[in-house]
Amino acid sequence: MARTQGSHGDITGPKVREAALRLFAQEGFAAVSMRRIAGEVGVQAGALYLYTPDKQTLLFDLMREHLEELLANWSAPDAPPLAQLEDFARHHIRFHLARPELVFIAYMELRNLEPENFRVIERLRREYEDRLEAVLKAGQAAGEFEVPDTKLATMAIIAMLTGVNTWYREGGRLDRDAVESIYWDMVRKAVAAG
Amino acid sequence: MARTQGSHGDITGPKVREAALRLFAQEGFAAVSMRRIAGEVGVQAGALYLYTPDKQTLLFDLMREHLEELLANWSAPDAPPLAQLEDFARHHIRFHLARPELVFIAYMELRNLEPENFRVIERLRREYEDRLEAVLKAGQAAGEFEVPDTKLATMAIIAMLTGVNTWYREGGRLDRDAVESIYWDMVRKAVAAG
DNA sequence: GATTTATCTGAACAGGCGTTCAATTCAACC
DNA sequence: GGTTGAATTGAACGCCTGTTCAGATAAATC
Repeated sequence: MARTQGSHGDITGPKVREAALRLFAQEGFAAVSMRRIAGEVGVQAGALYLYTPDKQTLLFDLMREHLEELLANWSAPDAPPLAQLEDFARHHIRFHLARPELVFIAYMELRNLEPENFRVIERLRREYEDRLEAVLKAGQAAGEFEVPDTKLATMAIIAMLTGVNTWYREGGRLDRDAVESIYWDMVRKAVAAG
Repeated sequence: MARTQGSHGDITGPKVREAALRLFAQEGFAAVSMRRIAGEVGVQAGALYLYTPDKQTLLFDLMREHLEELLANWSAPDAPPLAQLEDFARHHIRFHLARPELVFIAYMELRNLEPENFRVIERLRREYEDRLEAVLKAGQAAGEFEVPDTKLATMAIIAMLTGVNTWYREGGRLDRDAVESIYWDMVRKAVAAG
């Protein structure tokens, strides 16, 4: 037996990516075998290698594309620092709530990246942090924010906002807009003067 | 060959725990084999089973003991809500910075717990969250805090504080006390009225 | 209808996995 | 000095791992 009826590369390709995404997020990169992924897609393990050179690249591509999209999704608008910060906070929450699996993987599977791939991902993440820090620095310079340390505040804000993903569930007590507003309010106050 | 010179159960036991802790934190539970752990300890894989019934229990015990210690380490002092909150924030940062590996494992390896073990850990974590939420509720009732949602604020604060572990490195720009104070300041402002 | 080409199978490779257990060794006790 | 018992080895169990590849199949092209 070989090629079964209705098999198409342009369908199987995305299916491989989606199965890897779901399984890596649920059980972790190291715990998921290529045979499991193949099973989800409906092919034998060997067929996966038509769509990825190896398992590591499957993980790396998911993370790289995720972070590139994150960066493409936000750059500081031409506005006062406070408005820039609000824009950042709301975009961050919205973006992260929309793709919980990718967020989880990009966060949890760093140690399973080979050194070279790790450096690439780290650079992208660092770039995102720098964008927020630039906003905080601008606000500090303008006297609108009062943060003793912009780098530290950057990390604290990102950790707080990303933390939404650990508890938010669709159809829960609060909808996304409400969560967004409440978190923005806490961020605003945390960096406010006084 | 068998028992080598100078072998002692009361030494090997802790060494197994420490090796597992270090390796699980560095490379992840699923990526570390019993043979690797045994190699770090300096015994053969079979000897590990004198100190743990299986690999799963090795992980579970690390997490359970960590969370039990966390709970034992803090209960709300007899003081006004603001002082209670400061006490919480400072204890949380201090406790977490002191054991980064356990924190990392308790956070990252939840999905590698068997269902029954998972429930135990979840319950302990929930208890910790509830203690913070009680403080926020008290402060809200006293009109000292202004939080639109105490559960959400609980999660936001814990995420923010635990986030310290992702970037803090010993001997860096800021010492622990400075970090503690800066984070407490952000927490204080985030829940403040106004 | 024949040929080409993309797609996939199924077996194989060499190695690693968690766990068990009889056999062995060494330290402590009588 | 002989006996006991805890500590450990090393081999074995059955199974799973990522990856490769010759061969088979079905769709697309001519």
